[in-house]
Amino acid sequence: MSTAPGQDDGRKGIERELKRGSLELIVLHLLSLGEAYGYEIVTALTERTNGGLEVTDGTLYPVLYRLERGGFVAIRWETPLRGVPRKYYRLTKAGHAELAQLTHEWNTFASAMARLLRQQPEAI
Amino acid sequence: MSTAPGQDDGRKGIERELKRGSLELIVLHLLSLGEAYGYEIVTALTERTNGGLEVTDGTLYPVLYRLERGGFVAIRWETPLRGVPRKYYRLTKAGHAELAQLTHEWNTFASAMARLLRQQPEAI
DNA sequence: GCCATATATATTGCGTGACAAGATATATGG
DNA sequence: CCATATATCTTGTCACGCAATATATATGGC
Repeated sequence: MSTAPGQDDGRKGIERELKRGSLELIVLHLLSLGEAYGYEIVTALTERTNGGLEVTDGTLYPVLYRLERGGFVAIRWETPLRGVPRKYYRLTKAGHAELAQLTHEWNTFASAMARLLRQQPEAI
Repeated sequence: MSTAPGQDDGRKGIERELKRGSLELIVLHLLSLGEAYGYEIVTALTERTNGGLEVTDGTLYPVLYRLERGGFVAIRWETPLRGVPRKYYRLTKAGHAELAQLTHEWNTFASAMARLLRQQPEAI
């Protein structure tokens, strides 16, 4: 399956590029709010950001895998009586530290951008 | 030559990824403040952002080339009596429009990120 | 005269990551 | 029995930041 097609109005936009580097931060942050499984995160992101930060499953699962390999999240399989098994993710201690670090780097970057974009040409 | 080595403390950081997609916006914005040549932009970025948004020449020149191909900037060669010829860039009308568009997309994205990161786990 | 350094542009090649597309499996409703 | 929703995973493509490298002009020191 593949969710979140976005509006196909032709224009691709730079959203794809802007997300680079920030997706890990986004996922770590969401997990800091509570344990969650992949499919849940995909839908949650679309809902919580009013479509402003959509992610497809084909994007998210590799992110989760990277986080798992990095030791930032721990997993737990849950097989409900009825339904498909779910893989729950939760932050490890290292994950919390990484979240703090990435948050800091994001804030630094966003501030630098804001400061730069604030500069206006002199209006004589 | 290759400028702006950054601090080589080992950590690569996610700065590289965060810059993706925003570099065109940065350059378009700088050019909206006035005509400039490549080398000037490289040094100006380091100074104006206190090293917060450094760019190497190996990164910038391809960006300028893309903007030129897209019709967002127009060029003018200037050969001073003494010194290496400089290639000056200035925004075209399409460039101003693109700048407005990218600025809007950046603000939307940054707002969505800020809104998301503001959410805190319930502190019972 | 010669070499290092600063100024200035340009190009090649590598690595990474977002994402479309496709595969697989379980349950439900028509 | 077939379409749809839920759920996970993998493969291949494309774009882009950047290190490395090349080239050219001027200046200052030895």
